[in-house]
Amino acid sequence: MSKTEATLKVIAEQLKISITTVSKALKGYTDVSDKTRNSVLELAKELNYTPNSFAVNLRTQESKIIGLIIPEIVHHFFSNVINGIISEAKKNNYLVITLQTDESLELEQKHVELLINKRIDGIIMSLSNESNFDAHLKEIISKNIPLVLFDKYSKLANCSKVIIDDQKAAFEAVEHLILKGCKKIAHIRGPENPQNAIDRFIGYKKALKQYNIPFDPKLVYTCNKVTFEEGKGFAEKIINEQPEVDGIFVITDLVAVGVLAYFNEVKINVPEQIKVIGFSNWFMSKVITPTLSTVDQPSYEMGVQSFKLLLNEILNKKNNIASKHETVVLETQIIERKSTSL
Amino acid sequence: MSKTEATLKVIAEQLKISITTVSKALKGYTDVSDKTRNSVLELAKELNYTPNSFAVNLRTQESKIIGLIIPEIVHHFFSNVINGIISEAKKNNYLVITLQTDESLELEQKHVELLINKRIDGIIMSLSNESNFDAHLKEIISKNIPLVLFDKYSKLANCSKVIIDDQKAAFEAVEHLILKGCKKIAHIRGPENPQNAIDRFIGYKKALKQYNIPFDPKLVYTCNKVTFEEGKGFAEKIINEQPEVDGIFVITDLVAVGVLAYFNEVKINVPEQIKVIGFSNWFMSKVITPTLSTVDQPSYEMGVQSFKLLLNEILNKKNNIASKHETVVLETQIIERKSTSL
DNA sequence: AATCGCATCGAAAACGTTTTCGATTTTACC
DNA sequence: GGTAAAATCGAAAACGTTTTCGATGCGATT
Repeated sequence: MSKTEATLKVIAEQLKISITTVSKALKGYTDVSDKTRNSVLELAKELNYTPNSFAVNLRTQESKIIGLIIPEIVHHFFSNVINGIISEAKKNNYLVITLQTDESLELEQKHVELLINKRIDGIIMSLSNESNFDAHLKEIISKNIPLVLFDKYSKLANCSKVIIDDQKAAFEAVEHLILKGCKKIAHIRGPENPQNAIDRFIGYKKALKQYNIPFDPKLVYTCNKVTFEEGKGFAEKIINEQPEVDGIFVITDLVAVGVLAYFNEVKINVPEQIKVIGFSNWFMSKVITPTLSTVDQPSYEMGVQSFKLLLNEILNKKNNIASKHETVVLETQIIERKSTSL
Repeated sequence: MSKTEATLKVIAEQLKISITTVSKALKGYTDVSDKTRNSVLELAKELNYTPNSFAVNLRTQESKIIGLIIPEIVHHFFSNVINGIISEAKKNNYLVITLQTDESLELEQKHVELLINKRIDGIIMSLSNESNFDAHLKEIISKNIPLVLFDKYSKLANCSKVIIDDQKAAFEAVEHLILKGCKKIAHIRGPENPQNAIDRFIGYKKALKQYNIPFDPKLVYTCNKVTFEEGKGFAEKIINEQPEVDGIFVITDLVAVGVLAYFNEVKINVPEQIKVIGFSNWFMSKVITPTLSTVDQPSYEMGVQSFKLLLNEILNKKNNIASKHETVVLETQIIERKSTSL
C-alpha cells in the first residue's frame, strides 16, 4: 500500500522526460518519437499505470457515469430495463448509478439534485406516479443535461423518450378478449397520473367502441398501489358487483396474478367462466396456473434504446450540437396463454 | 448554459476576498469572522453554489461511490439486496454503481478492474458460480480496498462477509420435510462451486443422518444453470427414476417453482403425493399454486448489513486503522405453505 | 514602549491530468 | 554549409477544491 502510485509524474521522472511527453505517448499523439513512446508504454505497463480518473474527470469535465432513477428496483420490468441500460452503457464505457424513488416525487427531486451535483453525464428516468413535468425536470433541461425518459414519461417534457404505444397495445389486448368471445369486459386500471395508465384506459375504450360494446364506467376499477393484494381485492369486488363480467383487462401482470389468485381461491374457472389478460409479460405470468395471457413489453430493449438515445445527446452536447430529441416507440405483442384460451 | 458556473473563485472575486476564506466559510472553519461568513453563505445561496465534486474527489482522493458486483440483476433475491445496499448507502451519502457478471468469472474480473480504476471507495460483491478466491479478489485485498462479500462468498477470502448459515437453514428445511412425514427425500442442489450450494448439501445430509435416514447419492440432482426449466426437467427425472420419492428439497425457489409446474402438468398432487420445499422466499412462492414452502432469507437486510460493514472498513482505512474483518450471520426462517402441508 | 495573544485572512502547494503553444533539435535539400 | 521544413520535446496553464502555514492587525498586558 505504501508503494507510490504510478502516475505520469513517476513515469516521467524515471525516464527523465517531461510529464507532457509521457501523457502524449500514452494518448497516441504523433509528436512523440517511436523510441520514447515505446519506453513509456513499457514502463507504464511495468508499473501497472492507470490514469487517475479523478484528475481526468476534473480536466475533461465529464464523469463517464450516468444516473438512473426509477420508481422501484424490485420489479421484474424495471430490473430488466436496468439490465439493458447497464449492459449497453458498459459497451460504451459508461457506468450507471441507480436510485429509486418509491413512487415519491419528493425523493425523485432529491435524487435529481444529488446526481446533478455529482456531475453525472446524463440521466435516464422513469417518473414516479406522483410526478409530472415538475421543477426538477425543468432544471435538468434548463441546465442542458442530457435526459431520456422511458416508460412513465411526461408529455410536456421536451426531451428524448423511449416508450411503447400504450393505446395500441391496450386496444389489442381488449380486442383479444373480444375475439375470444367476451361480451362484458372490466378494466383494472393504473393510478390517475401516469401517462401509460391513461393511455391504456383510452385503448380499452377505443376497442370497446370499435366493436360496438357500450362503455360502462362502473366496469373500471382504479389501482392505487398497483399490488398483488389489490388484484385480489378488485377480483372479489368485480365478482360481487358485476357477476356477468366475462373478461378483465388488467393494467399489469402483478395485479393480474392477484386476480387469478383470488379466482383460484374461490374456484372460479379461468378462462371458462372469465378471461383475464395482463400487461408486461413478466416472468411469473408463464409459471402461474393458469398461465397468464399478456402484452409483451420489450423491457431489456427499452433499456438499451434509452441508453443509446442518451449517449447520442451526450455526444451532441460535447460537440456543441443542439440535440433534436427523439421518441422511440417499441413494438408490443400479445402473448396468448391459458387465461384467455382453452 | 453560458452563465459562468458558481465556483469558489467567482464568489471570492465578487466579495473581493480570497478563495481560501470562501472555502473556509463554507466548511465551517473558525478562523473566519461572522460577517464574512454570512456574506459568503448568502452569495453562495444566491448563486446556487455546489462544490464541484470532480475537484473534491481529486483533492480528497475519495469518490463517495461504491461498486456492487452481482451475478444477476433480474433476480428477486439480488434486486432486494441491491435495494438494501442503495438505501443504506444513500443514508450515508454514498452512491452505488451496479455491475452484473452473468455468472462469468472473466466478466467479474473485468468489472473489478474497472471499478478500481474508477477509484470507487469500496466494493460489495456476490461471487459468480465460477469464482473462488481468484486473482481479482487478491488484488482488491492487496490494494487495501474495502471489500464485503455477501451470499456467495469464498471461505478463503480474508474480508468481511454477510451470510446466512446455509447448513443450518438447509438442515431445518429437510427436517421440516421429515417432520411432515417424508421418508425418501431428494435434493436438487446448486452447482458444484458456490459455497452456499455446498453448505446446503451438507445441511441436507446432516438432517438425514440425525433422523436415521440413509443418504443415497442417487437422490441428489445437480443444477447447472439454476433455472425454472431445470426444475421441470429434474422433477420429471425424479418421478421416472425414483418414483417412491415423497419429498424434495430444492436449492432455490425458482427451480422449485419449475418442479411444481411439472407436477401440475402431469397431475401429481402436491403435497399429498410429494412435498416440496424451496429456498429464498421470493415473491412468487406465495402466489404460485400450490403456494411454496421455503426458507426465508432476509435479502434486503443483507444489503443493509453489507453496506454497514463496508462503511466501517472505509472509515477505518481513512483513519489508518487496520480493519478486523467481521462476518455477520443473518437469521433464516422456515415458511410453511401448502406445498408441505394439507 | 515592547510584548504577547488572539482574531482574521490569504498565498501557495497539492491532487493528476490534458492541451496549447512555443522552443529546440534533427533531417532534407540546394 | 546554410536554410527551410519537419520532427520532437517541455513549460505552463487550467480544471476547482482543500489545507497548511505564515502574515497582518489590534487590543491587552507588562
